[in-house]
Amino acid sequence: MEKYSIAIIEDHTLLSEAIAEVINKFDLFKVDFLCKNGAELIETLKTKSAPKIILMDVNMPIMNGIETTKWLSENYPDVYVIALTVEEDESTILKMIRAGAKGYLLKDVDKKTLEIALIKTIETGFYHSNIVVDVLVNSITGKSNTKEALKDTEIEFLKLLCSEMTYKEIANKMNLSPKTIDGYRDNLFVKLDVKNRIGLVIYAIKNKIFTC
Amino acid sequence: MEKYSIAIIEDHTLLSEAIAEVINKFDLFKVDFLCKNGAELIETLKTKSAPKIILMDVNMPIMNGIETTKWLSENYPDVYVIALTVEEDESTILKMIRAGAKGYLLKDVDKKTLEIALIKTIETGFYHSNIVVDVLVNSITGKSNTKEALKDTEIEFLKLLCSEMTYKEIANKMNLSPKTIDGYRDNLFVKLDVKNRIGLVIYAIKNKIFTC
DNA sequence: TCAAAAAAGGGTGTTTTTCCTGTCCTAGTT
DNA sequence: AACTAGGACAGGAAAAACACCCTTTTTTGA
Repeated sequence: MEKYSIAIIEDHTLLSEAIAEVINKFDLFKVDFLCKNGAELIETLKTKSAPKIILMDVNMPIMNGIETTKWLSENYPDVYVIALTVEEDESTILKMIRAGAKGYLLKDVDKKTLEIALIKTIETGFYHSNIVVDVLVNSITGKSNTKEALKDTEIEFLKLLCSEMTYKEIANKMNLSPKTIDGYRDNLFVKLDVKNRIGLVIYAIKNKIFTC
Repeated sequence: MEKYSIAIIEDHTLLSEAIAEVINKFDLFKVDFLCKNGAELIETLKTKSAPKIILMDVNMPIMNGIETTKWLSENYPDVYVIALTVEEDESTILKMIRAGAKGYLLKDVDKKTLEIALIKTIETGFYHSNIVVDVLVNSITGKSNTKEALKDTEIEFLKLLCSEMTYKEIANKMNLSPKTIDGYRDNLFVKLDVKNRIGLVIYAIKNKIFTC
């Protein structure tokens, strides 16, 4: 019987190579190829046929897991994307699910669980560990949703805040009037319940909008 | 011929299991046991004999890589500790080396490099990737050494900077005049080569003086 | 297609931060 | 006793950040 093909998208070479070895020992699966980021995946798919399942890291340089998953949902809707990552914060999980991930596994699962997840995904179309279910439940019961309301410009703005630029310089870089920037800031003060720029910077770092 | 025994200390189960598979394919090495953190390692060493090499993650709950390495240097000085981690910031690398690590590998190495590192460590007693050498050279040529020279009050001050307090409030909390605080700040601007409070905050977080 | 909402920009005043220069005191040196 | 270095602190000015309230332009969706 033909084994199901799998691709691993993960920037840490050793980890992806090692996981590949593990998967190749499973009866039903074999690893087809590895990529270091989303851009590389897109390149690869020009010459190779798509795998059945893609194991996707979330934090990658160049093109991260969320963007890549979104791209796959549009261009290869039949491919099952399973997130495999250390990020267990609510917003990351929600973003991946929204982007179209069919599963979400933390890197501290064991081999057996990984195999079960792969099999369930083939059989039923999805597999989610308990953490994810928790988050989803919280999310609809309204608890702690918050952050989701941030717009793209606000995200961009928050990133620029985490530098030594003044507001005037940031306005310049974003091609907006300093006054508009003032508005962005004041909105975020209210929305995120902080009092000054330092609060915004800490928020951005805490929520991985900006990574040091 | 007897293979060299290796232990892996790493909190992400899948990763340690996967790396174990990789290592078990190497001619000269076999994995003896896995632990999820330093405390578990200490427990394990009460009943099992020490391995030749320990691959050590740095970020772990309960007892992290640095503490664990320090403990090993004192209690099992013959064991080679190799750090295997994603942290590539100067201070972490220096801390691990000081704690007694004989090697420092980033998780994006490939299998071949891992094998070479293990062999070199057995043969010569150490193996360091290029990044580490860079950091060490910088460290003695004086460049970017910086942080080491920070005084206790400065550390304390940097921590307080990472809050929404004004300088006046910080001065109050430190029982010093706001003008003294001004001096602290201006000194740090020069010493750390940054232009404003945001720069100090980013520095503090980057160097783990303040953790979000 | 037109009204409502959202985004962008503006005016003005206060507070905080940043950047100077310079004094006083203490401790260690010679 | 004079000399030096560094920490604590001050005054004052200029720049940036923050606050509040208001207008114009763009988008949107009913």
